[in-house]
Amino acid sequence: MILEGSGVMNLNPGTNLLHQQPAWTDGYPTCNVPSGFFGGQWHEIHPQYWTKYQVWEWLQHLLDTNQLDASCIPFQEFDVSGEHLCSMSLPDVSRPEFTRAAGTAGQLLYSSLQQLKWNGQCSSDVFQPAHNVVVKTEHTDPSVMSSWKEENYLYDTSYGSTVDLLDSKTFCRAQISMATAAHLPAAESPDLKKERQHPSAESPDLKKEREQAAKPHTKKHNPRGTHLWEFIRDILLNPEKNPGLIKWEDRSEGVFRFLKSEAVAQLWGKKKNNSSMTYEKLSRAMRYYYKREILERVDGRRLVYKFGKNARGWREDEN
DNA sequence: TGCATCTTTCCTGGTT
DNA sequence: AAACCAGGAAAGATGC
Repeated sequence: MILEGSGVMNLNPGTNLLHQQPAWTDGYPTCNVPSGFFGGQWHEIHPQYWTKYQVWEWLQHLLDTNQLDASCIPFQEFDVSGEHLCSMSLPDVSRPEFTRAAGTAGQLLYSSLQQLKWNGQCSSDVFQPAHNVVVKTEHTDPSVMSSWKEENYLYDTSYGSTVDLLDSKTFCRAQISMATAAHLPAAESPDLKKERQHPSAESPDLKKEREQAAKPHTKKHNPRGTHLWEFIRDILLNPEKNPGLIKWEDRSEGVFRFLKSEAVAQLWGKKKNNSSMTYEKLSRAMRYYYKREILERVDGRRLVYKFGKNARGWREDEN
């Protein structure tokens, strides 16, 4: 996420991270616009009067404050003005259409928009995780509650329950879990599907992960949320999120190249709340992935890496 | 509390 | 010379 400060988009040209805007913001030229236009102010305006760009800012804000991957929101579905957005989200009339179009984060977007529409504005911390992380009260047995949380059975307030937005993967899984709870055919993650199809081919790491997952009340060790390689992968999979930072060299082989190495490092540092992150340090962490076969060496090419056999979720046919 | 994991930080030396 | 790469060593942060 290219944001500066708390949930405010970094639109200062001097910072060089957001020179490029998504293709679908073409209607909003980057020159000759009134001062403050790109500053957004979307939260001070009723959604009905948002421009396409302010709609986009709102989406970015939700991604950032809830620490979601951009993959949770199909941005192309939201190349619309605020007026159109509001018409998409009329309660009970267009809600199914809206949540379908909004993908895995549909309920979050819908709830946020409803609140904005009724309040007319929102403070910057509305929908921040702290407001959403609520202990589910139906389960009073701590062990049950623990397993509920660990298995990512998360609930959205708009369903009369609560949302625990741990990270984007969790959130996306929660949508699947909700589908399961509603007796819909649940989507199976590419990882699980692959492992089930080829159990003999699993690596020791994956075997460990599978064994961990099989334990009823244990949680995979993941000290700091999203791993670096997942962060990199998510940037690659969502170029509209971070245009021009990293690009695929060979999509089918998982080869990619850093275009703005320091910018990526700063972004990673921002995610980890570490302002002193540099590409030097980031690349050291990347090199540790060679041993674990999450990345493979690409000899002789600067700033080029390749996903290894233990990296998941980057292949086109996995998504 | 100790251990395991995943970085983060610092470093030296090599390559482009 | 600057940027990048490789990898050792140690420490920090976090979860179990």
